[in-house]
Amino acid sequence: MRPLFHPSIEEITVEAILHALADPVRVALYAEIVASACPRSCSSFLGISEKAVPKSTLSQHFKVLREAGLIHSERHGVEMQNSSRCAEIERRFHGLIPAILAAHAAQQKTASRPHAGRRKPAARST
Amino acid sequence: MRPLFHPSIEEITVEAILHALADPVRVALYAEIVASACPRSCSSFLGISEKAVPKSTLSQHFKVLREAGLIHSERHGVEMQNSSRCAEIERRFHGLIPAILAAHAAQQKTASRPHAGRRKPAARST
DNA sequence: TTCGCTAGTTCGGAAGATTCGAACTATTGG
DNA sequence: CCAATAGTTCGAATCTTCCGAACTAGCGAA
Repeated sequence: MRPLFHPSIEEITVEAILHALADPVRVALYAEIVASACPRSCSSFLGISEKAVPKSTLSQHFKVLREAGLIHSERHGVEMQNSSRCAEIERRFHGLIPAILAAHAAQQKTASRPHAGRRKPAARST
Repeated sequence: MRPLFHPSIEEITVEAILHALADPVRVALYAEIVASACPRSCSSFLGISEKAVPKSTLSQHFKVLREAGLIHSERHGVEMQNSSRCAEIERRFHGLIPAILAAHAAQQKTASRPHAGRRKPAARST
């Protein structure tokens, strides 16, 4: 088990942030962590998606969020405490995270209406 | 040559937008298009990056931007006119695009300083 | 200490996405 | 019709992502 890598604030790139949050499971994870007052363990998210996310996949998702600089993870005993680094990011990329989370929340609202609803960007190839 | 697909405004997802803009070449393309008053052809971007982007790759990048709903492309004679759809997106995802472009611009500034500068998210694995 | 349990990580292969040169299509001018 | 220009599509090499299986680490009980 390698030690956890956290990029310093200057190493964080917009590119990595967007990549990390361009995945439906990861935004959901991140939105939950940001919304939580206290740190959250990984396993508390096993049922985050409609279709259960396997824990190896969840572990990879956390790694992506961590290495993008979005979250801070710390081992506490047997479990992990994940907290958001959004205050730091806010200082460097003002307004980025709130805008993404707001857009995501707005989309969730429309997607839950029965007539609308689209998850995947596109799949036309005929 | 298939007809160009453009998602309707309701079909546009945050996920697809973030994925599209999570690539350094594509944000650069998009930032230029947004900044331009008039539509831009694809070939005007052949030298957008430090290392010249081949036109087949450029074509794919434009396809990604188009299918994410970020740009509108129209054939005019032999060339393509690409314009941004940011007014539409602004209506649906208020503040998202400006925040991303601002963050990107802020990063470009720090990256051009000689001592700082980081392109890739990470490559540690030892 | 050793066993068992819980929480996460790593490995490895299958499936999917990206890149880019070569070959193609479409439009225009001579 | 021919050549030139602007983009697209194909296909193969390469990189990523997903997830089951095997692993490691911490902790409490016997």
